Amino acid sequence: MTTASTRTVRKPRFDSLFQEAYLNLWRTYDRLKVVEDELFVRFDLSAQQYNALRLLEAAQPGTLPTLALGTKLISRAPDMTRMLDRLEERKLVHRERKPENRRVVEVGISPVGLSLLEELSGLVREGHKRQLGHLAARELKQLIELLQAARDPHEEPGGRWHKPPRD
Amino acid sequence: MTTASTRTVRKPRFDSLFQEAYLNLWRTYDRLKVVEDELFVRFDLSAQQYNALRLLEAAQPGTLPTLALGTKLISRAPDMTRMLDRLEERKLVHRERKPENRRVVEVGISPVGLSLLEELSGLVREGHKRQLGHLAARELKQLIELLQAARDPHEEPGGRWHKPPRD
DNA sequence: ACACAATAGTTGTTGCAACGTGTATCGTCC
DNA sequence: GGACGATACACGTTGCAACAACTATTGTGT
Repeated sequence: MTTASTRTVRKPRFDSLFQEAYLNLWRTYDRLKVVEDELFVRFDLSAQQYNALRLLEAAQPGTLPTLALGTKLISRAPDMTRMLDRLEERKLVHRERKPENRRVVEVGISPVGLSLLEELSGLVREGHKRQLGHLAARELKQLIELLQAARDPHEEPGGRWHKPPRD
Repeated sequence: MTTASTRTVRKPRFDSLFQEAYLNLWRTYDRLKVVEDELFVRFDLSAQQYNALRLLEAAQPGTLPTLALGTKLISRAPDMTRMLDRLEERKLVHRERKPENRRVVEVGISPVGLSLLEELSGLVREGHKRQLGHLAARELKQLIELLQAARDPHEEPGGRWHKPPRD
């Protein structure tokens, strides 16, 4: 990540502060993701599938249209259909088309899905603590604030991850 | 990402500050990654392949053993062989085994690879500016500091991404 | 009433990530 | 000198991400 240099420094060198920040973000996410993956692999689940189940849990007893669920996910999911295929195959979610608009597929969490989330609840909480438990509340809030500022120009206005204006 | 709630708030709700921080990290990385991918896709390159080329550029005219290159990468790469296969196929890198130890494969960047990096140089710099150019230097440094603190317990001691002790 | 645009989801396909196992080679110990 | 453990890389395989095109349905405009 550095241009050719005769200096024998062993720490990374960066082209710009912007690049340094982004590579730190990438590296940090990569390191912490490992902790999360270790947990979810035991349940044969990806972090994104877990995310989807949580969103459906929040919507119940209601359901969410496929597209709406997709926009609420933390990370991009260009193939919602297959993702939901796999969750439905395990009976974690149920899907149906309403007669009012047969283009739309409504997705809901199933009792099996709710049970799985119940089982995961404490473990996920512990996992996040293992990831970031060494930081103080003040540092965490600061980090959140800066991450929000960092990505705001890249969020949809009005989107759920868009920072609301401060009065 | 929230437990079942009758409150109709539209913003995400979190189980803990740790979870909130991690999900913000995930979301921010996901949003900024899109900007980077838009650039690299034009050169039929992944961010990780670009990272590898930069590391080899830094090492030249020397080379790096496959394993050493792997440990320097920003994100985990469990199959270095195939990743390097693809780079070698495009003549961006060259590989050789030394007679001293025929287990080890030394990897070096090729003139074609150097040309590609030259071509990408300004574009990558601009890309990072598009990602994070809206933040002030003070905010970027603060973000970097916090990201380092966040991941330090998850880094190898002595590793290149491990924060060196401050005196 | 019909044509066409827009919307929502599905499908075909390719490339690759990732895991686990296998192979070749070197280092150590007896 | 040979057995065995360790190291480095290669390979077989599966699952899935991602892109683009397709299909079905609804909404709009004339």
